[in-house]
Amino acid sequence: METKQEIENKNTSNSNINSNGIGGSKNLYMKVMSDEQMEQLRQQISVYTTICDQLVQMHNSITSQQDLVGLRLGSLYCDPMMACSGHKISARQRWTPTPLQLQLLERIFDEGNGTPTKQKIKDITNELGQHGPISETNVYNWFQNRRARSKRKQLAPTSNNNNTSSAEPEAETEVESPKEKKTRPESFQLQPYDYENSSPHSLYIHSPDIGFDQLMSKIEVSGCYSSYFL
Amino acid sequence: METKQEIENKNTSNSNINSNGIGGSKNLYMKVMSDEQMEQLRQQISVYTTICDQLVQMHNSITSQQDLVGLRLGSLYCDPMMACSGHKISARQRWTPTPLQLQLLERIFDEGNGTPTKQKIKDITNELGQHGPISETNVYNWFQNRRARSKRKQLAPTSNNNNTSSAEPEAETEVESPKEKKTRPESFQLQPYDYENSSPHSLYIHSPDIGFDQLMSKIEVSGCYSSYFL
DNA sequence: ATAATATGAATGAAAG
DNA sequence: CTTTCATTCATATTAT
Repeated sequence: METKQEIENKNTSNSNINSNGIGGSKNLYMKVMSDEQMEQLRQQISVYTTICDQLVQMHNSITSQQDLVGLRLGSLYCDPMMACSGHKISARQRWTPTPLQLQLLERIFDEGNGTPTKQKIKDITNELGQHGPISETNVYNWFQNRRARSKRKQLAPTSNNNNTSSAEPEAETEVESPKEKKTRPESFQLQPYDYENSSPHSLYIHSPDIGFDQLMSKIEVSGCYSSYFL
Repeated sequence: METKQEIENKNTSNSNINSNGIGGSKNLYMKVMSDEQMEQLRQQISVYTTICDQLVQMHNSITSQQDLVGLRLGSLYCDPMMACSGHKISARQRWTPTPLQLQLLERIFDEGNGTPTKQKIKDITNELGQHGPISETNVYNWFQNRRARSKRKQLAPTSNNNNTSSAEPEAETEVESPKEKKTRPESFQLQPYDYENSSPHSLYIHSPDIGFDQLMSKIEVSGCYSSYFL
């Protein structure tokens, strides 16, 4: 809803601007927009191009896989007449271990095997399959998550005090205490990204040449983007 | 939400700026475009806007999947769309390929060159740098992961075991119990690990609805980026 | 309903 | 190259 609205707003204002400029100016090519505005316009076109591209591809993906969607949502039911509110219908259900499976998984986990090898996963999967649907991937993910989350629980007591008095409800997971060697800021390596060099300043439309995420953020920033690249 | 507000403000200010520049006409900006070019630009934006709307609508029809009737390309009647609860958007600390980059990477990967040499990685990095920030390390890691994970998907799907389990999910037939705790959808683990190797043609989004939702939510909440970029 | 939490899954990056 | 870790996302469940 908003999305469309916003785009239309953008479009409208641009149209008005352009019309005004054209109507108000003489016939000679006097200035219509500043270079920055020009560039901005170009960027917006890029944005739209990219969005359209993404949407088209998503649409293709959807239509090509549509027959696979079982869409048996059980308790979830959307009134067809009230399609406005029922925006999100997801066909994907995620695996949930049965209590028995969970019990067994926990037991195996507690046995100390920090490394569930591939073969082990196979066995476990086969074993747990007796109690409900499960796949090796499920088992793999479960152990992976179990390990990771049991480890993070040991980070909770920020103070030297133990967990008994936890008076820090607002503490996010951001507190970066000098842990073991593991947690390092994980610097993402970005390269300068020479924007000027990669996009010819032409008046004509080019295929989108900026990152999608950046484009998305630029929809409303629309012109303030340059700071990102500095 | 205030996202829309911000965007509208943005629009307003842009309009003002432009109007000033044009209306004042004292600012002697030079040249830039002819009226025809201007008009052409405006029309293209219009076209993109329209197409985006239509695609969004198509997507809604398809995913909601309950009413394929109203699918008319000519009628722009989009009002549904999500009021999706805005997720928090935080600065990414690890590289994430833009959809375009992903697409290109997948294509390169499918071309068979299993071992991208150093030079090849350089080239690819350079190429993809046109679409967003990226580094050689990113490319290297991506190929490594892609290779490794595409290899581990050959043994999951048919690991379905006894039928005793497969019959289980249907045991409970959506009884009338809104508050029942027993609710264990259990369901099916449809896609164990198949997402890696999608169809060769739609080498793009593994899970269409997810991609779309992410996109949409980004558009919606994109206003939150502002402070980050400024 | 809405917010908060728990957890299955996806994935970039690093270790082995 | 293979396995593991860490982080993030999406959904399911629970609490307010």
